[in-house]
Amino acid sequence: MANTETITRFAPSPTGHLHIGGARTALLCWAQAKANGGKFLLRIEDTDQQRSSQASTRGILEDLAWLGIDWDEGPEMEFEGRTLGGDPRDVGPFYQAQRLELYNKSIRQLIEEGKAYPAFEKPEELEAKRKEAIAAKTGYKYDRSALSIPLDERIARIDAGEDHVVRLRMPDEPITVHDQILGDVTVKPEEFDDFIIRKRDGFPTYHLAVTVDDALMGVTCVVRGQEHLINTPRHIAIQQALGFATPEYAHLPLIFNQDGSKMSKRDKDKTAKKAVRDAKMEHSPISEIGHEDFAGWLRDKTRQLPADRLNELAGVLAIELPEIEVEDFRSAGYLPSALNNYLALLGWNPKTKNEDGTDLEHFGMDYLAGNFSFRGVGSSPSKFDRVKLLSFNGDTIAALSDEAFAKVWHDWSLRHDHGISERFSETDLLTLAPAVKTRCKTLRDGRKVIGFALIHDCDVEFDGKSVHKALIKSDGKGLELLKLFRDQIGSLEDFTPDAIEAMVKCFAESNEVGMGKIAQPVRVAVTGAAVSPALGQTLAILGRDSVVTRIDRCVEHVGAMTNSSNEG
RNA sequence: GGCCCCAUCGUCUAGCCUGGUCCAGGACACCAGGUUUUCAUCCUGGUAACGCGGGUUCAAAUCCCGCUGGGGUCACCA
Repeated sequence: MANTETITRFAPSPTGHLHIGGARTALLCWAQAKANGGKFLLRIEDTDQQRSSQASTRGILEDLAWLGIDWDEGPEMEFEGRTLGGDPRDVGPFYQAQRLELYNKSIRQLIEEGKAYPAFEKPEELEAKRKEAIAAKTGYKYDRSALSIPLDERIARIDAGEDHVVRLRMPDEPITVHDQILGDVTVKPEEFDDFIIRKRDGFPTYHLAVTVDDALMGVTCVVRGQEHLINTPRHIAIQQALGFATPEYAHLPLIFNQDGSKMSKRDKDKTAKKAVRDAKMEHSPISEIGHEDFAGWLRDKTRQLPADRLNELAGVLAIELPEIEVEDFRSAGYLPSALNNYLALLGWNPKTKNEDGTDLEHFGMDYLAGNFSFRGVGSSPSKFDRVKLLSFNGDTIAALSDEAFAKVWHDWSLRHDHGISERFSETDLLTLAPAVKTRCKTLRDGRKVIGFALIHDCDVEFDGKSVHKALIKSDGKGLELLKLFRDQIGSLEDFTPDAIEAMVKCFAESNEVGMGKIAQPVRVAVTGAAVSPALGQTLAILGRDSVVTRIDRCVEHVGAMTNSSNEG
């Protein structure tokens, strides 16, 4: 049977949110399947009973769905009208904890054929030997002592209920991994040891489960991070022992922080700790964290605060924590398309030119799905460059139509910034769209651009320098113009950006001054500062009443200022 | 420490397989100009790299060896 359909899989373990590195692996896995007209399968590796949780499974599925990395087979889920997953080939279930029988069947077969054997050492014994090996500066290898226990004794001890693990007997031949990215990698038999395939608790280890599942689920191509390269000979050994075919392998280079350290959740904790120290904050600013806990956390490098506490703390300190997980990027206001584009490019190069001769860098999921191949994947590790990602995100936002931008911004604020969703309707955001699109790199940045509109008219604080430059300098010419302008704007019928803009132009001409001479005083009067979006949009979003109120307040403010300085 | 992987501008990379077209191209960042009512956008230009040392060759970023450096891994985690 020449069934050559490509099946790739992504197999996260549900022990937290989806890490950005995992997202990249999933994306390229997906791309490899799509580019070959195949299927992308999702499997949940929950054999670690201690650390796995339902909640993080849901979180990971949602992270993938949000990114648009849709899985053809796997756990079923509805997301924004799409149905993901399913089991058309009947290869499920897709949760490893539900597949124990399958693993046990394979393990039994291996034992019966003498390719695996039980071992009775206690974890502590092995740990001691391991420490010795490290002290002696050599690699640790299991000494195979359980292999010499006679068959009848083994059976007797198992029957007596003695705790044991099962180890695979590794072959004496070298094993070569034919990697699609790195080429052939051969590991000599001296490097192997008889690793554990079933734990004391009866659950298979990762190595056995992953190998059996990939074979039974018909996976033809395994795409994963390079940290697994050393594991691959073990998996090949299991395949050979069980008579399974070896799939294609592709090990992706790893992603690091700018400083070369591993990107990890702990980075967020580190950042918060440093900020607290820098601020010389000694008492917890959050009621949920007691003083004892706070002090302990601050003292102990290894102690971490839970994610939501960290976020609160970041809010109090007015700092931004580094984004590490997909959810972090989502809440920071990154767009899936920009994130996918950047992630794909981090390690993969389409090797295609644009019409103007520059390299193709901006592309969508369709392009990836149509053109991905391992040929363009580099073999060296890369550093995650948030600045470039930010640039991609900004470009993506700027390229959105006003309507599309208003919609994503509104949807985002419903989830992440209620201050905006409560103050502005989607229609308001549409008015703001042209002003905000080119001024923010993330949706979260949008708030900074329209901050002036989020405060009450009476809370506008006037920046001294700006007031001086725009209103007081040149014998108060700015102030005079502002007063004149106030009377005319108050009677403007159509309070839209275009109409306001036209009116300002007209006003400048009839008073024989440049645009800046009137725009800046008005801008300072309504926003308190010299910087804001185009005047039409700035005034339109505030509304006529607000504009008039703010101008009056400003005139009063300047009046008080000049009086007091005259007297003083 | 053993084993494995990797090595081009600050960062991501093209070029390397099939040596010459490369005094090394693009992107982000940075710097300088320009457009603009402010800011942003946008436009133009600029700075900036083949880790080191040996070979092979008429010729090496490209092939070979060594060194150095970075990373991974050495769990009853995945």
